[in-house]
Amino acid sequence: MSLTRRAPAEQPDLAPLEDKLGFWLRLAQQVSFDTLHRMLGPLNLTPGRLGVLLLIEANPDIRQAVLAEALRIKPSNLTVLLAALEAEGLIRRAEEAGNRRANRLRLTTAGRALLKRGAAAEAEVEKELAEGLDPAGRAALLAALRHIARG
Amino acid sequence: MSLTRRAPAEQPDLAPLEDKLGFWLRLAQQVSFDTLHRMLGPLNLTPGRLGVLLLIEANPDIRQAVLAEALRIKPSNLTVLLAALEAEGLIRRAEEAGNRRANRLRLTTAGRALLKRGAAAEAEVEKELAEGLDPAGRAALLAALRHIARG
DNA sequence: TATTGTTATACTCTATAACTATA
DNA sequence: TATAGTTATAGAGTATAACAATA
Repeated sequence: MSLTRRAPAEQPDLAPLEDKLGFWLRLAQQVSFDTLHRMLGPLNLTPGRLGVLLLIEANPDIRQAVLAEALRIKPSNLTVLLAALEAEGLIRRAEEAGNRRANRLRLTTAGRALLKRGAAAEAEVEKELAEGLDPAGRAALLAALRHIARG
Repeated sequence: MSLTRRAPAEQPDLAPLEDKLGFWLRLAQQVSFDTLHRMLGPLNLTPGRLGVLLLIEANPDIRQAVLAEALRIKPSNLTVLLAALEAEGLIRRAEEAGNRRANRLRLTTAGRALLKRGAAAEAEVEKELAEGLDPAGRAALLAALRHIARG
């Protein structure tokens, strides 16, 4: 054993955080976002942008307010996301027939193509996050998260 | 049944998000932060500030770099948190004997008193988050989150 | 030269309020 | 008056780089 004591190897007592859902939710979510950004970044996608594309594909002609609520983001923030996606030619906003206030959203062909690649990247992320969890464990985790999120 | 069709009750297809760990991690963490801020706010605490107090109490004379790593925040951001906590008389920073670069952290009496109230509030939050989960389910959730966070 | 902490700054995600235009 | 969307702005939380003081 060494008697040198530079870098005293300090291993603090982490007990106060060990059983805190709040702490581990924060860390797990950070890993999730980091992984998503790493895998989606090369496609010029973010978690938010991918969510928009996913839900528009599943809900053609969805309205912005409905989409924002489904994604659990504010309409004002969705506006910014959509403006960029439209400028990049990935989605189209069309006035609703008979109600010129409302916008109906659709993917373009380019949007559909990019979504395909984004969804594949996202599937990799999900695999990476759940690595080491058996299907039952993963399902239980999802159920618990949904319960906490009141979803 | 009514034939009126204002507010068309649109219920979009949420299937693409339903089984995504990334999505539900984000929502659960948001609920966690919201709840923490709601319960800690009246004490002028935040999740980050409470974490600092908790770990200093468990580790008297801990160094900033060690504390930052334990909390998984950057030293530069910890500096800001600590400056405020010290200005409010909740902690003290003392130069390490024999190494005037390093700071050793301690709670003041006021800090200990506030921590007591903060910890109680935090315990309520944990109860609220885990409400409806049996102890085994909560333990499994914690283990899964820790696994994802690689902690 | 390396370590400890600090400062300044920037970026992302989120939230609120005030506004336009339609209805 | 109420609704759909937009704009501007602000606040957390997080990250990086350059720096001062000390070792």
